[in-house]
Amino acid sequence: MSETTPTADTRPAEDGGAPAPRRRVNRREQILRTAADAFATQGFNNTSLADIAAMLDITPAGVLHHFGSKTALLTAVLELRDDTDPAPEGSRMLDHLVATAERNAERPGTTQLYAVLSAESATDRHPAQEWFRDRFTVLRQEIGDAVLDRLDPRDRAAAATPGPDGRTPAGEAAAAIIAVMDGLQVQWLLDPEAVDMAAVTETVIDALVARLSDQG
Amino acid sequence: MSETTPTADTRPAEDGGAPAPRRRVNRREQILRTAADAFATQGFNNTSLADIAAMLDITPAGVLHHFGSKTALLTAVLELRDDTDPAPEGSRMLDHLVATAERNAERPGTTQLYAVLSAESATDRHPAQEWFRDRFTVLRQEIGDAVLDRLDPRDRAAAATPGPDGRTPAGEAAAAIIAVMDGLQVQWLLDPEAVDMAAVTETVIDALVARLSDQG
DNA sequence: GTCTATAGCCTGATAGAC
DNA sequence: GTCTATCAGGCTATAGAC
Repeated sequence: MSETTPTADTRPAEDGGAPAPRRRVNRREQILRTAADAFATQGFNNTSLADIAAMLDITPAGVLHHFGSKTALLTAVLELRDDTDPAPEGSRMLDHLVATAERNAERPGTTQLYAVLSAESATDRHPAQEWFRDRFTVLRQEIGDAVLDRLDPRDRAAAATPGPDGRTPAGEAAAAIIAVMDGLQVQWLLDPEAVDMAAVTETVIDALVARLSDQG
Repeated sequence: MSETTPTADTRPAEDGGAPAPRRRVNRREQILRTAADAFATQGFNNTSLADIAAMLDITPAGVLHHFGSKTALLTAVLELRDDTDPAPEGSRMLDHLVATAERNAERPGTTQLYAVLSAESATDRHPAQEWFRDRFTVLRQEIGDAVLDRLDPRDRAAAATPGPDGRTPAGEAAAAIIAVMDGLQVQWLLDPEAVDMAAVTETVIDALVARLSDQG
C-alpha cells in the first residue's frame, strides 16, 4: 500500500557510511498529512485547496499538481489510514476496538476525520461514499466474526443463523458496535467531558455478547 | 414555537363561511422546508443559497431577506424539528425511540439532515455546534431517566449512582443508545439493505437494560 | 413585506514556466 | 518533478427598488 515513495533525500549519503537523516520527506506525503488535518478540523466541503496550500507556503495549484483534483486528494487521505491501523483477527479484535476507542480520545484529529467524513459521505454523490460503504461492509463482517468467536460454542450456531432478511444476530451486533463507536465520537467531539468512549464501548460489547449468550 | 405566522391567505374567505383553503403558506416556511431538504441531501457547507433559491425560482438574496444570513437559516431549520417531535416521558420513551428509528427509515430526508449536520457540527466553529451540544446533553438526561424508569426499583439506586467521574451507569447507557441510533443512521444511509435500524436499536436497549439489572 | 441587481471575495482547475 | 500565474465561475451579503 506504500504510497510513500522516497525521494533522493533518502538515499544513503555519499560522504559517509551513516544513514541519511531524511531531512525532508516526499512533498506528496507532506501534503497528505496537512490535508488530513484540515479535512478533520473543517470537513471536506469546508476546506479549500488554498487552506491546505497556505499551511505549506505554496499556491493551491501546487497542491493540485500532486493529486490532480481535490477529490483525488480526499481519496488518498482516506487510504493513508490503512497503513497505520492493523487489526487483529478473532475475538481479540473486540478488545482491540476498546483500545482503539481509548486511543481515539488522545487523537482528536483522526477521530474527527472519520467521524465527520463518514457522515458527510452520506450526502448525495459525495466522493467518499463508496469508500465508506465498503469500509462499513468489511467492518461488519470482521466484527461479526469476532463476536462469534467470543461466544460459547453452543451459542454460536444461533448467532450465525441468518433470519428471513439475510442478517445474522452476530452481524446485527457488529453493526451496533460500529454504530456506538461512531456515534460516541460525535458526542465526544462536541463535549469531551460528557462521555467516556472506551468505557461505553466496552459496556455495549459486553451487553451484546451477554445477550447473544442468554438467548436459549 | 410557532414560527408559522399565517399570511393574509389564511384569513377566512370573505365570500363564504367555508374555511380558507390555504393555497399558499408563508414564504418563510416554504424556504425553511426547501432549505431543510437541501441541507439534508447535500450537507450545510455544500449547499449554496443559490441552490435553495433556484428551487423556489427566486434569487439568493430573496432567501437572505427572510433570514439575514445562511447561518441563521440553518438555525431556523434545526429549530423547526422541535414542533414535530413530541417525546413522551418515563420508560415509554424507550419504546418511542424504537418507533422513531422505524419512522426514520421512511423519512430519509430528515434522517440525513440530523445525521449529516450533527457530525458536521463537530468541525471547528461550526454554527450548529452549540445547538447539537445542548441537544445531546438534554437527550442524555432524558433517556437516562427513561432507562432508570424501566429498571426494577432495587436496581435503580446503583444505576443512578455517579462514579468518581460524575457519570452514572444510566447516563452512560443513554449515551450509548443515542450513539447507536446516530451511528446506525450513517450506515443505513450509505447502505439501506445492510441494517435494520429499529431492530438493532431495540436490541441494544434491551441488552443495556438487562445488563443494568444483572449487576448485583 | 418581498425581492433583484450588484459587489467583492473565494473557489477548483487549466496551461505552462522552470 | 515541482510549482506559479491566471481564469472563469460560484459564493455570501449589502444596498436599495418596488
